[in-house]
Amino acid sequence: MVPIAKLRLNIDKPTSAAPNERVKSAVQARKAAETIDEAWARILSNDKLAAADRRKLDEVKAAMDAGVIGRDPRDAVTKAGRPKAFSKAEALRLYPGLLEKKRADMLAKMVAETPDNYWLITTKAGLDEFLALLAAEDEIVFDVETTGVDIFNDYIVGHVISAVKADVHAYIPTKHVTEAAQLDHDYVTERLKPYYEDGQLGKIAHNAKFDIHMLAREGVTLRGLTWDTQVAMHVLNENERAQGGNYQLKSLVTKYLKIPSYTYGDLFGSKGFHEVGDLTQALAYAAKDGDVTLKLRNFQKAHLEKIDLLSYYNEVENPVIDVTIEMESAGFVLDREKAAELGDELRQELDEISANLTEEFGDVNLNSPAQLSKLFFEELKLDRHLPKGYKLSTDVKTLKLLAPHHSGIKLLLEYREKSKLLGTYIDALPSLVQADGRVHGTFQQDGTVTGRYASKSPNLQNQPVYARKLFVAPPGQVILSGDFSQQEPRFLTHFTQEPVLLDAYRSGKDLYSTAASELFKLPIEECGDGSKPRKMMKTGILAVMYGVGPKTLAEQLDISEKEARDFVENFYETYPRVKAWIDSNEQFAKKYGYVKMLYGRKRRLPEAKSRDRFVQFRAMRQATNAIIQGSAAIQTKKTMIELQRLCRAKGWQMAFSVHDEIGVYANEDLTIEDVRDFEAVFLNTVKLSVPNKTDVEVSRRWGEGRSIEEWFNLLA
DNA sequence: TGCTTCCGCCAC
DNA sequence: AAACGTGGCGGAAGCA
Repeated sequence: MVPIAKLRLNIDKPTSAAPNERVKSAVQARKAAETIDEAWARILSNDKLAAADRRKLDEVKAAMDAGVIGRDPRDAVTKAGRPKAFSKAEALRLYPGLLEKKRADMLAKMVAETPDNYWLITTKAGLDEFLALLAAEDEIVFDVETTGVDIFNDYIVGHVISAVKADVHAYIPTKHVTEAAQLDHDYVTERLKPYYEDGQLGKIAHNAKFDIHMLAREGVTLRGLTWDTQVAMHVLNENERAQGGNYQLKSLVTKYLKIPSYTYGDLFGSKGFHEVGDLTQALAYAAKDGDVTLKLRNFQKAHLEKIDLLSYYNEVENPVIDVTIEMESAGFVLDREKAAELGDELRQELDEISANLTEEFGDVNLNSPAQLSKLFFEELKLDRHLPKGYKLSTDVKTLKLLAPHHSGIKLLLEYREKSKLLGTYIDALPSLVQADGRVHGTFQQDGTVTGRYASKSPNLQNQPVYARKLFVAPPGQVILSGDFSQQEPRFLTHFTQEPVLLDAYRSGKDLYSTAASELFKLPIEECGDGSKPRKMMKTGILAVMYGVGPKTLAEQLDISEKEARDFVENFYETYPRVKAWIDSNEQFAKKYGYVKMLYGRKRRLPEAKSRDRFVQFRAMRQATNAIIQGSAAIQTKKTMIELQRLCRAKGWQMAFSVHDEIGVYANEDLTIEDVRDFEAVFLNTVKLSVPNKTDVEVSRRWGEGRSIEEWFNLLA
């Protein structure tokens, strides 16, 4: 074959009339006279090409060079029949076809190379034969294939099951759109159900939470989960995302097992899996998931054992998966009437405020920091009221400084507060209500680098009290919640073994008052609730845990920077073990590149070894904070696991967790003894060198919690 | 139109 | 030069 690039495409010369036309035609003529190589050089030399286009163009060129694709003959000549230049647009038009061809090639290769131990099951006899294998198994891998990732609206279209010892990976399609034979959906569910529900048969999955939710919708209660490769990977490397990766099975398998793996999109584009009509393709793709999940599990188990974290995984992360699922299923009843009511109220107030603000500031978008910044600092020159060098921001901190100098600022702050409440919470929540009338946020036990939970859709961990009032317990139930009192300072005390702090907690004294009295050498009476020394101590201890600098501390306490420095110095002199502990954390992080928290869980901080002082300094702050925050998160997780047991015994349900707070739905006729049992779990599950303390509340509406005394008095 | 990034702000 | 840790989310603005 003659390489296309070597062909001279055109020798024709244009003969146009008008001068402009002549110039244009001359350019076209020059282009049309190019070889393909020259055309490519011209197209790719454009330095304004978007990165995405460049990537596509590179792929198209490579395929063209290899003779895999070529120009569409219809594109190669003009209407007049003259040869036409090869353009960027034409090259990009070739891309979808190339992608399709690549997909077809990849799929064909995958199908051709399907291992013998991948079984496509489409008959009852086939299913019998496969299920017979399971009699000898202690563990299986499972993975449901679905139409999408929405646990409320998508549905199962097939099951992947791997028999571990037999090393057989089966795909059982049930709802593919195909002419090919497949087993009846409900029949398959019924046949698999006993295995899914057998707690003695171990289960392995990647992101099991999703599959378990999907199975639950079909009336199947999964039991015996022994391994989740997504959760385990987060214990092995909590920095995957920060390092540009993700926790998808394919990515992990490619990265850690070096098994090349196409992503779903690579192979099937945006097609739902049920639309894959060729079941041999479905088998090759789906059964491989079971296969590689098992391989990844074996890899992870060995590594976790090596770094002594296998028991942490088994005792904390794995059992808490079930709690996560229970909380997500529970959800909250959302009071939509109240949401509408509050929303209207806020909207009305905001209308009024913005009308007044228009008088103050003229026509400016109040939601635009850029426009406000221009107005305040360029037109009104309000920056003259700020300290020199102050960052010209329009955030609350800055606006408060400007408030005395412009009558509109105070109102703007009010606008900010109310529009945040309306936009992020009150208006947003009703749209998240599912068919059952509840909002079901997702909780991710592996959503943060420290091991805390993350939550989204909605984020149940950042609801202001104002919005919490919209969240109601299901009928017949109440929200029973416990809040670890000073959870993180207690961990600070536990780790530092600082005598004064230990003593304060052990004797039940108020930590901040006691410490303030000691540090400032003041009588305890002057350090009571609401006193300035107590407030300083509280902020100061928090500052120590978060690693804040003197500048920020000075701002927070409204003192000079020197006073802030003196405070910190005094703090460290009075509590030398705190200082020593922080130093040792930093030394450890610098030496090993990670720190250890409760149960040996690691926070890897490779940047602790950085030569960039700023980067390293940040890692130093993270080191101490991660130990405290992460250990507290483990205490919360362990407590959740125990609370779930209590819930099962009492017929209650796990509902939510907000870092140091855990809530359950209890029957509304709960007794004071029930509450004591509940509290005891918080106090006794993870014991420290100091006693735990918990504030327990009961309510029908979140955010309207009452103390136990109040609650039972009300009833009496 | 959909995407990404930035700013700002809610929670613990 | 940078100095508060962990998150999620909404609106504006820039870009393809």
